[in-house]
Amino acid sequence: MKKMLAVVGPTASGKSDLAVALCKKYGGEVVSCDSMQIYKKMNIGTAKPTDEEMQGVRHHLIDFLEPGTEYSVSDYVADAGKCVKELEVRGVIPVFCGGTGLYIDSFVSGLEYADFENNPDIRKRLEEEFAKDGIDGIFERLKKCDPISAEGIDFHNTKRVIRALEVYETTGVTMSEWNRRSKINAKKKDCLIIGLDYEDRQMLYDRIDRRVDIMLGRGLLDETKSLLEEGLLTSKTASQAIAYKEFMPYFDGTDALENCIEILKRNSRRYAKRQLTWFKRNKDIKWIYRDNKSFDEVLECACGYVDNYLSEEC
RNA sequence: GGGGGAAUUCCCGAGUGGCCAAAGGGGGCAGACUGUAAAUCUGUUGUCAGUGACUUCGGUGGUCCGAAUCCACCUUCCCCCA
Repeated sequence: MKKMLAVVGPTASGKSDLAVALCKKYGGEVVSCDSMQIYKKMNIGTAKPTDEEMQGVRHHLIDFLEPGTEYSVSDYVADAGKCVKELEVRGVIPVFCGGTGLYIDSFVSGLEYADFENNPDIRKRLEEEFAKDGIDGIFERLKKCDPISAEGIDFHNTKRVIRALEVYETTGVTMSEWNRRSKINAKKKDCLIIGLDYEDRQMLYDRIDRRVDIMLGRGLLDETKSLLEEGLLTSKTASQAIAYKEFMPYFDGTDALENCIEILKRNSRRYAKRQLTWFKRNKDIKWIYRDNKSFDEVLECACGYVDNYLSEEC
């Protein structure tokens, strides 16, 4: 199996620059694993790399969907698979880059997503039932038909409780069973994952704060405004992007701009923490703590890992 | 100069004699995660020791078996009159 590289880490840790540099050095192309940069028109707020930042390196799986379009991890695994095949044919090394841990892990671990269609009516019915009667009834039913899932999902985590029951009612097979099967069939891919982080959490948080200010300077408010005017932030996925929803109170006139900016920064920090929690679980990741390192030092460190990895037996 | 009010754990803020290491919120820290994942959810947040002990509620000194809560003085801040 062909080798692949990946650069992961929390938001604002400098993944994009490193991925581009690695592409240039090793003859690679970037395969994004970012659940928001897939969308067109969401540029500044998602920190989508600009032409200049891409430095002529081709980027895949960014900027290819209308913001209203639904997308999910199973779509991603399929798309990334196609993309990697294409690159391998051309002898190009795929360099994954992004902060959506579920996406990259699902692809690399080779999880097989079961081949069934979601039934939106069933989910809708369950959601209505929840809105009307609360979660108790739904949770009780889940306990009866799929005790293993019920055991592992917190009672208050309504989305996941509903999802688990939805899978059972849609397919007649429990979610725990689907998960078991997908694990059995999983074929782990050969990929070196480099993680970027800061030993000093405050340094990361300062970078996040600064980047929000930079986004504002680049016209984040105008971008938000036009997305709102075009009604593009009403869809499920796009509307949850951090960077746009925080300004809705400002445009509604219910909160001051400065407050919205503070909340945006805070939400970005919390997001970064969740990303770190996710990635830290993966013991295969080679971490580079940037702190006071220059970009060249980080790159050198990464190249050390890559050279070592590429020289290993396939 | 006179009158009134306030000072609480990282922040905001409740608590007005024992049930208070102190509600609630924020923030922080840690964690979970298989088709919404930039989502959703959980735990923890004085110190040390695992059913306990110890130090906290601006400061000092009192009252009381017992005080964040009552009294006195001090310090700082806010408001009103001058």
